[in-house]
Amino acid sequence: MNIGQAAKASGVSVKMIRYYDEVGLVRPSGRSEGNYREYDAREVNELRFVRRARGLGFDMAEIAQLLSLWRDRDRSSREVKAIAQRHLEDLDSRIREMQAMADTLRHLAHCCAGDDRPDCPILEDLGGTAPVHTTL
Amino acid sequence: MNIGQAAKASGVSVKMIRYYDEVGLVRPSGRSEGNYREYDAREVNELRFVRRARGLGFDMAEIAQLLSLWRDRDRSSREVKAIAQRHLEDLDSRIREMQAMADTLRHLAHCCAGDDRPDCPILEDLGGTAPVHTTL
DNA sequence: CTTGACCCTCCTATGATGGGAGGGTCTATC
DNA sequence: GATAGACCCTCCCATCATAGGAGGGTCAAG
Repeated sequence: MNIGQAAKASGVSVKMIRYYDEVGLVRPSGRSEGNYREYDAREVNELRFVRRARGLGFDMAEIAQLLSLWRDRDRSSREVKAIAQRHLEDLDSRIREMQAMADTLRHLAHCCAGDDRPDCPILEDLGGTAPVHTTL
Repeated sequence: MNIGQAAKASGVSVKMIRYYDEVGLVRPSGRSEGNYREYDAREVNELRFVRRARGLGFDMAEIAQLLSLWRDRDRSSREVKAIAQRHLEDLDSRIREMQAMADTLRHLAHCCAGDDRPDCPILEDLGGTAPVHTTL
């Protein structure tokens, strides 16, 4: 199986497959005579694994850990769960941050008339205690 | 006011102030004889504006628009509100995406015993229909 | 034996930020 | 005036995951 077929089978782009090879995340089992990367079913599964893990927001370092646990049939689920929970906390905290932003913005937008007049609570908030009108 | 003082007064790092100058977001009013950037109160306010807008998750392009509206005392609040609402939708959709990830992950982690045994719903999910045990 | 689809490597860019090297400027103190 | 130390300058590099392209080699079907 060459890289294009592996891409179709795994749902990972050719570009990214080369990148995963380069950084050592998923290496092809070998090279053809013409120097083409060769992937077998195991590696295609790993690529699919990586794609799904990316879809859950894991970064490359976390995926490298998960992959190595996946490859190790003697792993403990404890380790996997620990990684997942750390990532989950990270996700939750980023969600909270973004929600704080969204809430603030929603409030400001709600207070803004959104008409032809220049008065705008949004800009006033961003401008802080010294809006341009009073400052200049 | 040189760059270090502007940084303290605005809460923006020296590095970022130079960057904003380079990309034309906030330019110093002039240069000293020794080629030092010179900032006045107006520009320090603009830097503070940028910092706050970044804190609400606006990207540079959006901030450039907001800044130009801020500078224009004849703007309509309609335009500002439109930018804010577009950004808000973007924020909300990213929040929903991350929440979907978090929910999936929470469910998987909940189902995972997290003990010494290798059985792990998290890895099984990532591995898809063909977990490593049955594939190899 | 050519054509077109595919593959290779190497370089570039993204967006916002930080780090550092190598060198010039300013200010206070001696 | 000289010197030290704090500050500033520009230019380069790195991040993270991803994509685009140039220039050139390989392969299979006609």
